[in-house]
Amino acid sequence: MKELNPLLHSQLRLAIMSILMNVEEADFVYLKEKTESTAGNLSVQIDKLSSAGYITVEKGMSGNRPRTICSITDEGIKAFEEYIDVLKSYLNL
Amino acid sequence: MKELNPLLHSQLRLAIMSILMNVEEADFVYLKEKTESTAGNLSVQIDKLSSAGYITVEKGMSGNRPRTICSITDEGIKAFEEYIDVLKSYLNL
DNA sequence: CTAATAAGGTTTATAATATAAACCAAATTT
DNA sequence: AAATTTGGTTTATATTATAAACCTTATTAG
Repeated sequence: MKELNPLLHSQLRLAIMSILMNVEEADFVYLKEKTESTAGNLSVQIDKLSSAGYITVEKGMSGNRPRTICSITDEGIKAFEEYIDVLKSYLNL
Repeated sequence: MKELNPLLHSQLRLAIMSILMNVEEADFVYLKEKTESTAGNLSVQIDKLSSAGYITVEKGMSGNRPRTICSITDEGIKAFEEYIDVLKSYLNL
């Protein structure tokens, strides 16, 4: 049995990746609403995905308020797809 | 986004359940080999699945050696299938 | 015979993870 | 000008997973 990438095998990180797979880019607030997570948790998990090179994070300003925009990288897409493949072998889908 | 049953969202427990979905029953040694886990880890995770009512565990003797036989319950099957459904919504499969 | 090794586990300790709580700075509202 | 909101980050805590140590009975080797 192949290993399930532990970086993706986490509910919140998987949710983030799932959203970013479908959306080109998403900001912090949007991700927070969609995933119904706390800001702290989201912040931490975004950092981890970013450190792994699975997403890019741009911190800028929208008007006078901070704005954090995330999008998935090619590496992230690849990792996500591999994760799905391994998972399929567990679930026999 | 629905919650992923945390009891199933664990690599080793998922592997155990996946095996038991396909096999009617399996003993400790078989599960250990198939999952390539350590005995301690396997023992703990089997207990958790058993406490949750997802599997039944019969501890008996095979000749003069102990033998632990596991099989999935109806509740376990249901939980596993629900888990898959939720997961599908994450992965859009 | 008895010392060592193996089989089949369980219990306990540790490392990793996820989550929540507390906090911060700037802007807005009262 | 005090209180609240927005958009976060950092730190502390609780949970989880994992590994290491241990136990009991059997078997094998010397």
